[in-house]
Amino acid sequence: MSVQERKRRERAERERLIVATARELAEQQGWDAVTTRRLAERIEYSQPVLYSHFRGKREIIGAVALEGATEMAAAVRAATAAVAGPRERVAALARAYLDFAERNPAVYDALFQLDGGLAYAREDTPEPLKDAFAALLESLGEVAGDGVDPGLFTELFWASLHGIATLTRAGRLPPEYAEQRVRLLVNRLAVA
Amino acid sequence: MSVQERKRRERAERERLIVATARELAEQQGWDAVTTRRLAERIEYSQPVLYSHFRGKREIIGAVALEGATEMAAAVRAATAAVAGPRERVAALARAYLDFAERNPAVYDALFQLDGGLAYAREDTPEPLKDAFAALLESLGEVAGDGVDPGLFTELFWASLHGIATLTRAGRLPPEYAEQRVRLLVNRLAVA
DNA sequence: CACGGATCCTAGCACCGCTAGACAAGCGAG
DNA sequence: CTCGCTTGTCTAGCGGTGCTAGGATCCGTG
Repeated sequence: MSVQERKRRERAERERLIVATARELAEQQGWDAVTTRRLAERIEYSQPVLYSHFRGKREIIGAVALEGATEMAAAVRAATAAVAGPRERVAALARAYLDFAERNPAVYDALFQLDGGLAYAREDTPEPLKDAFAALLESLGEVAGDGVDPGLFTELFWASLHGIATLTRAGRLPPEYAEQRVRLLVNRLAVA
Repeated sequence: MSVQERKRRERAERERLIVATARELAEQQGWDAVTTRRLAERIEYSQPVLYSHFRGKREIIGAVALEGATEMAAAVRAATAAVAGPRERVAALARAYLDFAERNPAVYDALFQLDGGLAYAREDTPEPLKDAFAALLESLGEVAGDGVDPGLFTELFWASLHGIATLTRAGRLPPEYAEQRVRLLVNRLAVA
């Protein structure tokens, strides 16, 4: 049975290679450049091999998104862990979030902009996505204010961050005042 | 010279037809369904005719976006005109904005999600876009608070609305609590 | 009336996501 | 050891995309 085991391992390894390559290619040249042909060429297999791992391009995007969600959750937790006050934690969270979006635009797109075939805000939402939201909730729930549902507050704060992230990257917002926007957002939305 | 004049008119008319048809098709079946072939068929001309009016699909999207910007500015001004207090005006603005995004998803996408080849937040930004931002600024500037730049505040508020609009429509936010999110946003961000 | 320029269409390019079917390699059974 | 079968991979191709070259046709003008 060790032969089958080895094959299983190799297959899993190749799947990781596909996702990593897709991500890399998207990060380098944008998702438009991630075609099944180019992707297949980069991993040095033919196109149909991709379809033995994923149903289609959507699922590949989805896989990158899940990977990104895990990393984002970690980034947010790392940024907030060492900070003392609740409001300062939220400011750190906001900066970490926007920083992640800026440094990993393709991953961020896979998560929130493109269709990766993932379910959001439901029971059958994949664990990494739930956990990423949970990571936000941990810090944001503390500053929701009296009588305000922490979940609802987190959604709102997150939506604001998302709006800033996407509009900035699309050139709709001048990047110079990023820090001031964050400060204003935290000052107004977060309650002591 | 009247013949040339008539031709010029007919040409302009056909251009409007192209934009209107693209918008209609996008609103009915999504932008993915707006292919140059389908569009050409609907306006009962061949594909190359489209390219005698626009450089490519991008520019058609851009044209729809400009049309949408004008309408959105009007919608926002109409919603805020009859409302008395500054904060109530802002609440009305927020609802009008989100309502516009929900009722015209394809137009909203053309404006802020897709690449229409338009310049934003610059001198050479097309007038309708500047005016749409101005429409937001008119009401939002009043509640920026002391020492806060009205433009910066408007950008932030707008980004929040944009985040809510996109995440809601993409199924990332449950639609039930839309009104509560708006109230919370206005209560916290807008200063009396 | 005949010409010439504007206008439009047919046909085709290179690319896309995706899949059917041929082919080879490697396993277990006799 | 050999045969047959499963499993894995590839070649080739389908229908679609955005876009364009080049020929035909129409129509106002001299």
